[in-house]
Amino acid sequence: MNTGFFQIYKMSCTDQDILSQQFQDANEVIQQHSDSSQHYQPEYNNYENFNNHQMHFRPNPNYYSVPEAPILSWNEMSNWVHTIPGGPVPHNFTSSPENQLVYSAFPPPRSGKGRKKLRLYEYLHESLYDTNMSDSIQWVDKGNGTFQFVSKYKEKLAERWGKRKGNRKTMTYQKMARALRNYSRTGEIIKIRRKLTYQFNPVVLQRLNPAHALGRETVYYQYIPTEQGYYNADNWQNTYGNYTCETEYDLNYSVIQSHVSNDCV
DNA sequence: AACATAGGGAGAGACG
DNA sequence: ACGTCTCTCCCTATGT
Repeated sequence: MNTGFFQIYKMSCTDQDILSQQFQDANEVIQQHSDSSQHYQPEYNNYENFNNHQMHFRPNPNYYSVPEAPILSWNEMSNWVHTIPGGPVPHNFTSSPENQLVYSAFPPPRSGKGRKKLRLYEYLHESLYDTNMSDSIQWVDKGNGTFQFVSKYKEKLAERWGKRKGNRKTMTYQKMARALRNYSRTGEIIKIRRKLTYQFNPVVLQRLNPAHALGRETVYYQYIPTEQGYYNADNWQNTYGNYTCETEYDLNYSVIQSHVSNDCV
């Protein structure tokens, strides 16, 4: 059972000031790396850098080749940072035992008419919140959109996808993975160089995320693992060894995480 | 050997 | 009817 939920953060002015400077520092590092070659410094090579912390910081998505998106400074971003205001609270928010707002995982369903065809990445995102599918697909790091298929039951997920689409033939993981590789070209999902592991584009993730249901508010959240739901980064390392950053996308998260983690946790 | 990954290429089906 | 998009299906090759 993977029954995690999000915890909404409220950040103090001091926190924001600290992060503002760190965000700018991180941005400078990112830009330096973006301008230079594909070779990255060794200190940014450990994927675990951003798996080992509770706080997941969402930087601007601009680095992921979205030219239309403006580059936001932290101060600009901070205008978007709120707890849920005193106004209307979405139906799927409730209070945690600590009297904090938590999100109950499922976004409200879309209305029927004019609904577009279900995309594979939407289905996968949906499955990641479906406790019935947690034996087939799991978050590795919900904060950065990294997820992993479970080797033993990945075919089950593929079959369900095929049935959902109404395919004549049985969908297999191999065929589904082919579709996922096509996403690497369009950018919705990229392949992580780890077994059965992929990562959502942060822009896509933000659109699919429950936080998006709140409109223009950016909500910083923490994944709170329950039962055996969360895939521990230590297990990950033991199973597959050190992960090396392959993309600018990974690099940026590592850089930013290394700047903000100590002060925020 | 088995499994995972990568990608070419043709075609199906939905949609505008 | 046509073009585009998003897979779907099958295939071969390579890596782990």
